[in-house]
Amino acid sequence: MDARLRRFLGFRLKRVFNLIRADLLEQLVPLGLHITTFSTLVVIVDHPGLRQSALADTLDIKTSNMVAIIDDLEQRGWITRQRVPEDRRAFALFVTESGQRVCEMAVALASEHESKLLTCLSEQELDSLMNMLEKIETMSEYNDAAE
Amino acid sequence: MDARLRRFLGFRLKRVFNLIRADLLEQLVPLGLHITTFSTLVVIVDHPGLRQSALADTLDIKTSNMVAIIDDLEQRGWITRQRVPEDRRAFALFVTESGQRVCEMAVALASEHESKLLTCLSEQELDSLMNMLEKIETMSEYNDAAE
DNA sequence: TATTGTTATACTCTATAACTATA
DNA sequence: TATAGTTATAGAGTATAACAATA
Repeated sequence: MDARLRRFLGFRLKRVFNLIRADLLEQLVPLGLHITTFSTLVVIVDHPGLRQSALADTLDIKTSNMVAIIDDLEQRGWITRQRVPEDRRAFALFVTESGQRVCEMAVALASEHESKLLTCLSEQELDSLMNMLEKIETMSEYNDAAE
Repeated sequence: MDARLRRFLGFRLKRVFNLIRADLLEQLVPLGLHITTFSTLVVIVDHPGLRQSALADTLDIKTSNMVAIIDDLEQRGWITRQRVPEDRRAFALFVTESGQRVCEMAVALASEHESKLLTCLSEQELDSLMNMLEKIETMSEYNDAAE
């Protein structure tokens, strides 16, 4: 990469993200998942009963874009939408048995795949990398809220 | 974000990358640039005479997708395509005076913008972050080549 | 035969506005 | 009037296949 461009964190992130994304997709597509459906499925498994709007917030995806992702997972029989009695506008989301199975398989594949990509970093370095990224994200959210 | 998803580097990268991308775009669009045209312009400024194929390699963009980006920059009068005498299939790319000016403005804006986002990290932490990302990228390239 | 640039095309992800049904 | 979900749509970015001109 160009020396000047390389000084921008954004461009390094982009390249590493694209690497990880392409590799991850190779693992997920045979299971019938994409990046968005995978991450959505994981969150539903970990938070049964979550509503679409809360899910969209968690994943930083617009609710309008969430619909097709939920549709996809529902049509594959991996999750169900259930009307919330106290608020009939909302849907609560639940994973099915097969959805649970696919999710665990996908998580295992994704973990394995990421580990391989990250063997060049020590446990400590990886921790530090994760923490720095979280710091940036948190600070940015704080700044956005202050605007 | 979900606790389990948060353990994946890919998803943290995605979120931070999206943050940086959205902020950077805000700076670039008023200048008539996007992420791809910006990075392309910087590389052409830093490597005058570079050919499209080499540029695509440098930026990790397919040559087929490179065409529209080059077209855009050329139509705005910021770069020129010049046939290479020794290989009449190829185009060498050069920046114009106005292209140079826009580039420097954009780089200044982008640097300033990234610095603001990264005030939460020390100089040393940022170095370490950059190095780790480069490590991952380099190792992955090595692995790809070995396949 | 292989490579450079090009066209055409398709799919993922993201973003916005307007709608419906409920609250 | 506000909110949850939806539809429609548009624009970036990425990916592959096929082609013309040139090597």
